[in-house]
Amino acid sequence: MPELPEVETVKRGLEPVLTGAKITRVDVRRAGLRFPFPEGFAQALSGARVKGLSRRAKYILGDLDTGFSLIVHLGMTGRFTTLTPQGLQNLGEFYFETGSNESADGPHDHVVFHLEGGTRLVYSDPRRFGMMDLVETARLDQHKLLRDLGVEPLGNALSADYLAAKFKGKAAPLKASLLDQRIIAGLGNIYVCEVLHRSKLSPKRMAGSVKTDKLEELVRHIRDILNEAILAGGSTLQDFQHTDGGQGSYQQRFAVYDREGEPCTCGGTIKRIVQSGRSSFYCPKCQK
DNA sequence: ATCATGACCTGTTAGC
DNA sequence: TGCTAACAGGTCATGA
Repeated sequence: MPELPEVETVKRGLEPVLTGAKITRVDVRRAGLRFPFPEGFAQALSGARVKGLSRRAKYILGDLDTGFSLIVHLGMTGRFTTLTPQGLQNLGEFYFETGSNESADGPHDHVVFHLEGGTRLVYSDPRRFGMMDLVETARLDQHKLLRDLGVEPLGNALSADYLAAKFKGKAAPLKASLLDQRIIAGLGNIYVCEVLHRSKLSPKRMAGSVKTDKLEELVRHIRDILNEAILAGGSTLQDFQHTDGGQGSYQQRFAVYDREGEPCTCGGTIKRIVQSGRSSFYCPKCQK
């Protein structure tokens, strides 16, 4: 699920549960996810209090009162569920059927955070592409996973001039360049497709060939689409049962993503191509 | 250096 | 209905 809007939604859902909360114990059900958990991971978290949460790109960061920070990436299928003593609670975008998963011992429930007061926070991740690590907060910026990240797409550092400098002389297609986390950190496959469509730019277009005034437009659409998606609670591409309330709904507004063969608003037909191993959806008629 | 591809895993879906 | 192949929001390590 998780591109920037989905990660932001999850972070916002976690905030009321975790801010100020004390972690009493952490159960780790396997050696790691994408990478092994660091040495002493569970012990280092036990007894820590969460001072606050933040997001960098698609990473959720937990600032702990021990001087360490928890880094979490949801990969493709990572999810958090809270189990309160009163029952299940939704976390922003994700809703779960009450009664399912209450034991937190499903085959994909890999990490359980026990909080003071009895609430449990369960991390599940079928594909295990997610990541968790602990790092001294003072050295957070130098962490391997974070140090090479580019600008936040919703921050002030993203501008047409910034992109012009990064794209100068670049032969790689726009699609791949916008997915490059070293340039802009947080965009993923869906939102890049959507942004390119609204900008009327072909995903195949060489990044270096886009003029600055067009880059202005591109930047505006990046911000607009991400903000719209965050407002919608992200996009939910799988059918969760019992969606009683607001699960992510931005998928209903996709102009091109996963719409191969359907008509574009311009009258053209949406096409799917593969670029760097991933699907690009676009309209050859209006995206040049 | 830049760029594209395969690898990592499991689950769901389309097609025969 | 059942099997198989293709595909999926992620990033990283590789080899050209």
